[in-house]
Amino acid sequence: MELNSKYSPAEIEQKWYQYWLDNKLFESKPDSREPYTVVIPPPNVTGVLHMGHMLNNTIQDILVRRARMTGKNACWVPGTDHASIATEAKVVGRLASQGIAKTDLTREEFLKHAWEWTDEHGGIILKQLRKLGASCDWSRTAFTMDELRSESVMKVFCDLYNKGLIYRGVRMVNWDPKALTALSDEEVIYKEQQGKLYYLRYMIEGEDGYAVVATTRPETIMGDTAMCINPNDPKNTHLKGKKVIVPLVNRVIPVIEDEYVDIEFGTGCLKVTPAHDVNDYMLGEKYNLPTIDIFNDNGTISEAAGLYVGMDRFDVRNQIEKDLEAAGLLEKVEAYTNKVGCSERTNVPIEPKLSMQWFLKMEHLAKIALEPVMKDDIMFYPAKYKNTYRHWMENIKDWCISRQLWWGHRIPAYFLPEGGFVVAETAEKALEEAKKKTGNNDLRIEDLRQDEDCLDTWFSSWLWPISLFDGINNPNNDEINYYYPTVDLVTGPDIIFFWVARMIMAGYEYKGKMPFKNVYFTGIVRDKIGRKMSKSLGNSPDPLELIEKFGADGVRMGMMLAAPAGNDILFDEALCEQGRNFNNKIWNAFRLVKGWKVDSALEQPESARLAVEWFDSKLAETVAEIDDLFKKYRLSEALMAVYKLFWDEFSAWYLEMVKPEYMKAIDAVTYEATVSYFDSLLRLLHPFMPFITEELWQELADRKEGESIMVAQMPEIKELNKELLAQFEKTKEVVSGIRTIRLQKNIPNKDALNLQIVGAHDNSMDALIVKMANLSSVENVSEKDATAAGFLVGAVEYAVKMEGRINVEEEIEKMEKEIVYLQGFLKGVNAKLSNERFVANAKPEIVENERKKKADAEGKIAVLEESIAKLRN
RNA sequence: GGGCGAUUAGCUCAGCUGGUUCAGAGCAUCUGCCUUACAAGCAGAGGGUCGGCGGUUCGAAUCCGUCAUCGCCCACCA
Repeated sequence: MELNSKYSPAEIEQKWYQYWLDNKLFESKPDSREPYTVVIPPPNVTGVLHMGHMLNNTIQDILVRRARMTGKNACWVPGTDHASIATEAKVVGRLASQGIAKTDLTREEFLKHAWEWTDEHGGIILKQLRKLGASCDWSRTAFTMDELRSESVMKVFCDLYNKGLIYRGVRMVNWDPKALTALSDEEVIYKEQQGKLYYLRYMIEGEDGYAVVATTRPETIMGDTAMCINPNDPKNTHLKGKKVIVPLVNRVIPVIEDEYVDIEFGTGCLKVTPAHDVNDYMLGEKYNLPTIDIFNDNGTISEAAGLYVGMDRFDVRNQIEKDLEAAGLLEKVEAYTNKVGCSERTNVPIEPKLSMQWFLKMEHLAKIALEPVMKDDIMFYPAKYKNTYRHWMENIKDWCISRQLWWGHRIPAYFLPEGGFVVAETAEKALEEAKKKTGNNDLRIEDLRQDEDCLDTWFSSWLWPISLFDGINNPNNDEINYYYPTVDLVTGPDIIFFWVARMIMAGYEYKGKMPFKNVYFTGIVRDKIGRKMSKSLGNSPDPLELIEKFGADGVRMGMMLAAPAGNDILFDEALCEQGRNFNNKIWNAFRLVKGWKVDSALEQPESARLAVEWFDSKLAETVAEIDDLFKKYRLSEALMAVYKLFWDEFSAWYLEMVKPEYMKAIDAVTYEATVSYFDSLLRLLHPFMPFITEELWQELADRKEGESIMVAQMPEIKELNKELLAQFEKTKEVVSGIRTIRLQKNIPNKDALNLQIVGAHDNSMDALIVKMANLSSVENVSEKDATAAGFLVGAVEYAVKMEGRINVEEEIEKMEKEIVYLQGFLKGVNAKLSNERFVANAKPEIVENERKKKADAEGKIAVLEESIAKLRN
């Protein structure tokens, strides 16, 4: 093994990842152990690794690796999502760059291109995850559009249809005029937009007057089929029962009355365009108004509008403003900020549009999925997302599951030549159904026309925890029975409705059980000044470059240091640097230990014996602490606990205490203990930093081929000596006190000092003080030397003989300062104790404690005063 | 417009059911050190009216009210 003082991760990471693969250490099969299953949130098949993935997958890997080391049969299943709309958009874009329009292609031709693209770029992201150290069972890699998953989707669709939960109908949906597809409500994000509020004049039929309507969308007037006022609006009583004329269009429409209209807004007159606004649609239904669909699917004006045919909706808005102005029908225009719903994917404003779509009824599903979360059968970390979840579940609307796209699972509905349709998993089965339904046995597959639409991507991902183990097609197979329910789900709160909630629904509907026991919501990765990472800002580091620069372990640690559950993480490269430094620390500690010569003839020194005894308890204490933190999913705190254990306790204290003098050998007992501690520390660290820990663990002892820290067991929780730990903390304070004096008095570390101890001091750890503070002697005295430099630990005074180096005045000043502080402290304590109500009401132990503090402080002051008096002599 | 959450050291955050784990951690800063594992290091030090104001209490970072600022989610005000 190389003994460079710097740790270089590159080859090491490569080597061990291959070793883990070669030895099939990531792979899982059902056995008698308790299963621990995690399914990856499938990234888009053509996606590229970004910082969000890094965080999310680091967390999953930590959980999985720890589970593997605590006796569980850990199975982390990877895979990718076909991401219907996003991938289709990419393919369309690529074709466009080659001068091919989607409309030039048949469905089959287009899909061929899409598959080519998928095969080319698909799974790159999974390869990238290997660089991070992800311990996924790659033999199980799945894809939402592979055969098994597709069959599952078909089966579920048919089942829900047969249960009457899926229906087809004309509804107002969110239409994306760029992607040319309907979207679910969840795919629409509302954005504030600077716009204008136009006040339009609608002439009253048969009169000279006019009514004014305020609208943000003047281009929709061609679709107006009524004007609506509030019956209780005194301003507009003169409009009751009248008819008005739509500007420019010159169509006569009735004035209707409904309390829906807000009297305060604008003039209290509302134009009603049932085809292009959800509320207007509702009014249209109520009052039986005609609908005029003035838009084509791509957002241009349709023939039905009569005017501006073929123009884009936003161009029309500008044009119509001018035309209205010219016609004297534009009263005024105000600046106005409103919320505009935009497509999450294409970012263009969506158009509410009436169209024939497939829907899934949600009432039943929401009902079965709400309670388990509210009752904590499924735990959310952090719990605050329970509220969000409940609110959504209680206000849920039917899910529009059809998309006018080609890349995805095609809806298994088949239309019959004579009208109507059948739903079946395959065309063959559909034919059977069709024959049954029509009684026509001459029907052929070619006579059936399959629905052109495909399903929302989430209609396949919601089955993920089940379909990965083929639990839909084979509901009782060994795998699903063993691995389901999964244990932890790690994902972002942004997809709580898209994915988490729907998986819970599917889990209960299809397995009668929760899909996972815990959901760990990560935050959003932001840059260090809190901005979202984005390509346009250029503030998103390339994860692979980071790994190259700091090592995978360093980056993993950098991510985790900043990532409490649910909080956004402000990512700073400096954190990876800290991670890298820690790697180096571990590396060098290892160099030290492995560099020791062991002499079994040597007797164990007292200081080493004490150090070993102490660290035994210290380690036990931290093991318990880490265990507790993992139970609470406080991973960054768990990491910090190991970090401090290794750096502060093990390296700065333990190793220094057992370290033999230069060029001297170490005794075998201490050496064995140290190696064993190192081993424990590596195991504790392994889930966080898999590579360096494997490298050192392999070097620490003779390992057989195939052995790995990955499958070693975590140190177990055991008894510890609390008294010893407390006593050692005092010892540290004494050592630290002596070091401070050295620094203040400029005494070189090489000069051995004499320590005097005044008062009741337990001498059992003196050997450690001698070693760590470089003392020549320790003496218990009843009175310290007048010229010694003192300090207090508890009520015990310690003093370092100065041999003439002391400055009496400085020393007195220091002690006087201390007295002033103590007196202030005492004042507070006395105030409490002389307060009768405090003494009467506070718990007895609290009062007792105050008395003790008082006695302590008084004792200290007495000691200091005495010392000052002596110095003055 | 409704709901949720936050505000503690320069930065990122811990502080459970009010009182020695109560003002903490890591990083950063400052001061010494190239001490024979590590300068990507060692030793030491400084740093906070716990967002503001009220209240409850013998006692509040912690409980209640209110205001302010920030964030997130939901919502059909054209």
